[in-house]
Amino acid sequence: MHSFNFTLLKKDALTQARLGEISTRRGKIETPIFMPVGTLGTVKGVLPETLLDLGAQIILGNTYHLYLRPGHELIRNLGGLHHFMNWDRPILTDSGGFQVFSLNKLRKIGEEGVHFQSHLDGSSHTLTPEFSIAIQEALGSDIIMAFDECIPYPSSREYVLEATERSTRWAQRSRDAWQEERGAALFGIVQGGMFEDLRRKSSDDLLDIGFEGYAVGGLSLGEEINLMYDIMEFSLPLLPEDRPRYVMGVGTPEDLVEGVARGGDMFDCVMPTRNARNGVLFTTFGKISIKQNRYREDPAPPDPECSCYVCRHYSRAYLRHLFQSKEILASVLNTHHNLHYYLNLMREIREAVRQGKFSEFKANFYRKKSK
RNA sequence: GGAGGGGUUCCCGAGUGGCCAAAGGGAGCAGACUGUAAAUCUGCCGUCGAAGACUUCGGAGGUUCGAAUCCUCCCCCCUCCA
Repeated sequence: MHSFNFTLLKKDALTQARLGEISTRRGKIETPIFMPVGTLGTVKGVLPETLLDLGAQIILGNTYHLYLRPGHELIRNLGGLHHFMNWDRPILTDSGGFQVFSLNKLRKIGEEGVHFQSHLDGSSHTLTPEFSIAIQEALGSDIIMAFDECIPYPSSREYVLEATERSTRWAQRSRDAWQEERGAALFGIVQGGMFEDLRRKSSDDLLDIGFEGYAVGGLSLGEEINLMYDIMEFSLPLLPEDRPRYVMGVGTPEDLVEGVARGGDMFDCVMPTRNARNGVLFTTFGKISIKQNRYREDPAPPDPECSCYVCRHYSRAYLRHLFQSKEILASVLNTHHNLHYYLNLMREIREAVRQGKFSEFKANFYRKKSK
């Protein structure tokens, strides 16, 4: 039962940009795609129905967080994550590998797996590749990520080598634990820090194991932006052309455009949703901080070129007022706009690649930003 | 009329001789945020400025080397009794 498939529809002539389509048991996904992050079984502040309206085709869930609360068994017993949260499109679950990084003070890495102290109540837990896969399968994830370690930056070459090789062993164990017949796809994650040879080694080893798709992990961790672009540029072409390539945790609108130009198909990031809650809106002309005093009496919509619900109905002055007043609707409206911006950006990117005008689109994208 | 309490930097509120341009909170302003420990966090927040200087704690005097802090008078607010 092989319900997962990737079809490469078009390759850009001047860049590495690709147009493709992923088939999953829960429907198709057009690539390049941006996947909103819904860590705890909700994209914060957005109704699933609204996500559909915004054009979201796939969202993320998180193994570590859902395991801790409410528990993967509970979710399985209640019909799986899709039913639980009322989202019937594809869900990709992160394996907990990012929490190895972000909860660095609360965890201990061993060969077997990672020991965590829950950030909720301090209780002890151990995540292994096998357990991470089991949790993701219990959740009913459509795209399961191998359990890895997102390696901090900067790290010594020695440590990156050690961690990358361990992640490769974990990838093999994830592959062994994965039950293909259940219908979910499994992606491997390339590590290797900022070292090209280690990235290459990691890719080669993962290709030997064999996955339905490949991710480039360990990016946007504070490194120079151009270094990140260089690593993407080096790492993405190492991956098979006939499999989706997922750039994990990236990024800003600029990062998405640059990522697509370097061959990325899938992206996810908390930026549009988190920044929305923190008062930052992404627009055609760059980002704006809606809490700034300059918008106090500004009757203009956040982005004059945006057609989203928020921009059609509300002024910057109103959004500033809601934010300053700490109203819940501020988060809702800001998130709505930002997700619209991100998803629309990807829509435009796909259309540009389809028409063979990606470079033109990219130039125009930057021209407007600098206005 | 009598008894008591109090007036502190935008607001609330600590401070009762030097370590005070004055705790803390709020508001305000600015910034950060990239596989979500995040509706979070950081910085600024009397004036000019690099250091430093200058003006502040209801008002006016006074004591003291030194006062938001002690004394005198005045103004205002609150509570209780008549």
